[in-house]
Formats: sequence, structure tokens, C-alpha cells
Amino acid sequence: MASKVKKRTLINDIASHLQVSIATVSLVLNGKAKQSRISDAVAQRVLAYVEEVGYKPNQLAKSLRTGKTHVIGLVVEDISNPFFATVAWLIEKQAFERGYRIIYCSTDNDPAKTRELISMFQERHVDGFIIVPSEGIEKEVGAILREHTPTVLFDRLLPALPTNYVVVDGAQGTYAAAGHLLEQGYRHIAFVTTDSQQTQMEERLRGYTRALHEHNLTPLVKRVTVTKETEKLVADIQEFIQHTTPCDAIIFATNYLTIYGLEAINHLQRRIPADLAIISYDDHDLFRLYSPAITAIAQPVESIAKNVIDILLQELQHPTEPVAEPAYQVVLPTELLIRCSSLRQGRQPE
Amino acid sequence: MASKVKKRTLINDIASHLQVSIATVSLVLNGKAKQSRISDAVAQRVLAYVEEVGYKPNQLAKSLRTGKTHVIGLVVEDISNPFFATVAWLIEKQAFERGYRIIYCSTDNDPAKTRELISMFQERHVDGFIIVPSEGIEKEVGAILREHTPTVLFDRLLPALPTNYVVVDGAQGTYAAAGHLLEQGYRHIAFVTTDSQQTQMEERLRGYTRALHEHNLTPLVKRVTVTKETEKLVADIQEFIQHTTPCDAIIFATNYLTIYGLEAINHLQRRIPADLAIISYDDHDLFRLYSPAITAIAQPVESIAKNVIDILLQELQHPTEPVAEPAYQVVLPTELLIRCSSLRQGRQPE
DNA sequence: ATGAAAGCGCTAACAA
DNA sequence: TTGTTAGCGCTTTCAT
Repeated sequence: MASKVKKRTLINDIASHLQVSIATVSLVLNGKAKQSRISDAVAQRVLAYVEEVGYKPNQLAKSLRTGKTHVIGLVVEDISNPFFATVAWLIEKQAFERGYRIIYCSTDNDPAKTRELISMFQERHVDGFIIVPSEGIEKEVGAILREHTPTVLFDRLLPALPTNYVVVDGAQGTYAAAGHLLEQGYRHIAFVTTDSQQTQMEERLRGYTRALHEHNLTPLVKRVTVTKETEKLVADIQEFIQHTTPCDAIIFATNYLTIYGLEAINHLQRRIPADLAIISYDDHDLFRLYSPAITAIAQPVESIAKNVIDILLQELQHPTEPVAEPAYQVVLPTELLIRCSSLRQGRQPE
Repeated sequence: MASKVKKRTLINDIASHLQVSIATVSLVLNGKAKQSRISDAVAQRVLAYVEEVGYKPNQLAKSLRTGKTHVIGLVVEDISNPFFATVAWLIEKQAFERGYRIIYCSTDNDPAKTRELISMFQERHVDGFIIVPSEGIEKEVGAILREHTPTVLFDRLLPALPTNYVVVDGAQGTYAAAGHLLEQGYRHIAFVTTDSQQTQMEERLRGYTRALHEHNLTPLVKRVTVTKETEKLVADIQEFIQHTTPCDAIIFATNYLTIYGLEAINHLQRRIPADLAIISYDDHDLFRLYSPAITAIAQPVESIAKNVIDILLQELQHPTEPVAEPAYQVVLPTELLIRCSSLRQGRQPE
């Protein structure tokens, strides 16, 4: 032994120093002094000494023993997307206050990576899951459910699975957005979405389509193939805009599609909203700042986070009997934030 | 017992099913079959059965026994900042490939929260730390060092502590930026920074100041108080711009300061770069997209991530003797990405 | 080449 | 009221 490493304090050290048994120490530390009728005097001495030496129980050992880690696994699509970052942050904050820790990871919407992450979280024995499910992971989520690990999905759901979830009424959002554009006099409204079949994307498309049909207009839908090569995405959108005539307005189905769309529109030198009106599903700091400011269908991030964590903690504390019908399925409304990008020339928001 | 929960497979189940001892199973699973001279036949049978039933060792028990968790704690200032998000993502990717998991948390630059997070990571027995230190946590980091837990700081360092670190030469970055503005003929160049005393912020200020002094110009420095209320920040910058005359160029010391600055400039209806040239320390997707595109002092994110993880894994695998001089202290260069916001009218980048 | 057994640090049932 | 002790699931030494 080259250098003597300072040994960490153990529960044993506490007990022997104080001349009490380790059970006493453990009980006091876990707030069970009263119910085990340990004298206040002893309890005080234990607490004081623990504080003094800064003793921290080994969570690994504790978790192994109790089967509880007080850790929640949060699996989102992309933690660098402001929407997920904000929701994750709010969830973390509230969970922390109630004694739970969050560990999060991004799936990049890749089913294989999602599977790997779920598996890793299971190995680490998370007490519960919060998942933004990518396509094709019904089996894995089903397995979690079967083990009765409390789980809440958000942003989108898996129709085949009876789970708790918190989602947003995207159809209502795009329906309102299209309605707003129609009211402004736009008639050739396109919708740019991804090639994903996920529920939230299909809902957004549905709201748009319904609005157009009600006005006897033909939907103009572009499904972009999602890829890491952003240049390809931009080029794809650019080509769509160029070849779609007439087209005087576009609703983008996600905030990043809007960003690529703005780049495409810049390349084409079209003016917003003079040549082309723009609305983004999901807001972004950039949209407030952009000139002109971009109209957005905002999602209620605080409410999403609050519902998700409330449901999960409820399940964690009072596990529901595994019945066919999950107890909590929440659908929240969006809010249309009208800014300059969707207004006829000369008009002002509000 | 209302419902029988399907028991998870244990190493015991594997051993007894295969009629071998648990030691054999463990050895095979940990790749020590050869060195323990276990027959290939047995090893194969074990592997096959483990695969078949999908057995996963309990990491909690494993870690408790070995003292290794194969988890690295990553403590950054704000995971929703694209700079940290990108570096974190790159670090995670490389760590994952080498069998390590990352758990990350944001400090919001709050020393109390930082302490809490470090403490939580220690309780969870992370094998190593990657830390973006907020001010006033020398004591905590010192304690980690004393326990010989491998640690790397990045983005900024703690001058009082002999640690491994990976930082960027911010002074060189702002010096070059100021030089570029001077070359473009700007003479009244301001510098907007925060009230933080952290090394990276001081370095950035130093580079700017040196450039101006070399040209016998007076530095115009604004230190903004960082706050959650973004309106206050914007108003603060706006007031500074309004009351600083003459002023024909500004270097912002962080990307978010630039974003607030742009909002302030919009309010004031100043044109970029006709009325005011702009350069941002640290790039951002938005800056490429903005009209006009914003010149930025870009940090080498890939290189930062690679250096950080290489150093940490090196220490994890071959712990250096705790000597006074830490082995790895890396300073990386920045790159000035010249875009339209810093060019005299009519000129084009490149 | 394989098995028995001693812990890692903690909790909680049971004894005293 | 407090102490003793049997595990939680795994790794690894040592004996066979």
C-alpha cells in the first residue's frame, strides 16, 4: 500500500463510537426512532455525531437492501431540444423536492438506443420511468409494465398499450393555427411534417387537414425524412417550397422543422410574411427574437411536467393494482401565440 | 400477496439450472473463464443459457461488491445551453463506447446546488467526475481530490487547486475578435460580460482589454448581473448601449448575452452592422441563421469533449499517484467565424 | 477445473 | 428500549 486512503465513515463506526448498536443508528437515521421507542437522548446523540463526522449512508448498500433507489429514469427524444430540456428541468426540480433523483438520456428517436437505455435504467433499478417513446418499442415498454414498474409516457403515446400518459392536443393546435391563417386570408396553406407515424405527429397533421377540408381546400402536405444531415433537410424543404405553387403559408410540425424551413426560405429570398406566412408547432426562444417574430403553437410545458411527476409519484407511493385501465391519461390544450409571421401586411399582433 | 410478481433471474438460478456453481457463472460472465481455466464447453453453455433467459446481473450488488459503478458524474452549468449540451453529448457518446455511463446535472452556477449535486454523486459512488465548477466550490472539489476520485474540470478552472483541466484560450479568442473589428475600422468597441469572477470570463475580458490598449483605445466594459429575469438583463444591456456614445461595435462574452443583446438592439432599432457591429463569444445555431449572420468566436467542442473523456478514462484505468502536479492541463484555441455582423457595409465574409 | 464461503454496507425482523 | 443477525446479489480467494 503506497498511500493510506482515508476510510469513509461507516454505520459501524458511528455505532461503536457511540456505544450503541448499528440497528439503533439505522433506525434513528431512517426516522423510525419514535416507532421503535428509542430514547430521545440517544436519538439526539446519534444525529449530532452523524452530523459532526458528516456520515453519509452508502446508497448502493441501502438500495440493494431495500430494493428502492429513489431514482427515476427519464427517457426523452433529445435533451438538447428546448421543449424536452424545459420539461426535463421542471420534472427534475419537482422530483428533487420530493426526494427523488432523475437520470436522463436522449434516444435520438432511435428504437435500438431506446431499448438500450431502458435496459440500462432497469439494471440500475430505477424506481420508475418517464418515457417519450420512439416507434417500435411497445415490447420494451410492455415488459416494464408487466414488472409493475410505475411508468408515465409523455408527448406521445403507444396506442397498443394501456399506459398512463400526458399528451397535448396537437390536432386542436394545428386546427386553430390553420383557422388563424384562413382568417388572415391565406388560402394556399402547406404543412411540413416528418415521415414519423408517431401519434403526436399524426394528430398535428389531422388538425391541419380537417381545417382545410372544412374550407374545401386541398391539403398540401410535405413529409420530410428526418436525418442527421441538416443540409439535406434544408434542401428538401427548399425544393418543396419552390415546387409548390401557389403556396402562401406554411405550418411546420415541429420547432426544428421551422428552423430548417427558415433557412430554406432565406436561401430562396422569400419574405415573411409578405411572400409566405409561417407558423411553428412548438415554440422556441429564437421565434420570439427572429425578425419577423414567428407565430407558434405553444405547448404547456409547466403543466406537462407537473402532471407527469404528480402521476408518477402517486404511483410510486400508492402502486395501483395492475388493472386493464390505467388510471391517468391526460390531454392538455395548446395555445396559439400570434406574432408577425402569420399576419397580413400592415397588421400587428394583438 | 395479491399478484405474484415474476421474479427476476438471479445468478443462482443460472448456476442451479446448469448444475454448476455460481462462481463458475460469475467468472464466465466477467471474461475470466480462460484465466480460471474453465472448460470451453461449460463457458459456452453458460453464455448460451444467460442469453436465452436474458439474465442481467444486478448492478447494485455488483457495484457494492467491486466498489466500481462505471458511472461518471457530469456537473455542468446549464445542460440546456447548446455549448454544454453538445459537449455533454459528445462525452456521453465516447464514454458509452468504453463501457461508462454518464449521469449529468445542471448547477445553474449556484454553489449550493453544485455542492448538493457533488454530494449526491458521491453517495451514488460515481467512479469519476467531470465538473464545470461554479464559484466558491474549492472546498468540495478539494475533498473529491483528496479521496483520489479521478476528476477533470472543463470550461474554467479553480486556480487554487491543482487539478486536471481542459479549457479554452478565451483571451486569444477575444483578442482576435477585437483585432478583426479594429481591422474593419471600428474604433468604439464595447465588451459586455457578466459579473462573474470565473477564470474563463476574466480571460475573455483580458484579451479584449489587451487589444484595445495596444491601439491606445479605452475599453468600454459593461458587467451585467446575471439573473433569471431575462427582461431585466435585456433592459440592462439596452440601457448600456443607449448611454454609451460613441459605440460602434460590441463583443458579447457569452452566447446568451449575445441573444439578450440582439433583443436589446432590436428594441433600439439599431441596424447590424450598419449602426453596430456584433461578435459573440461562443457560437450558437441561431447565429448562423440570424439576419445578418452573427460573427462568433467558436470553441472547439469536439476537441474539448475528446480531451476531457480521454483524460478521465486514463485516470480511471491507471490512477496516477496523488502528486502535487496534476498530469493533464490542456488549453485549446478558439476559431473566429467571421460572418456579416462584424463587417463594414458592403463587404462579404471570406 | 470447480465449489464453498466470506464479505461489500445496510435494513429490519426478532430476541432479549 | 436496544442488540443480534439474516440476508439483498454479487465477486473472488482458497481449498479441493
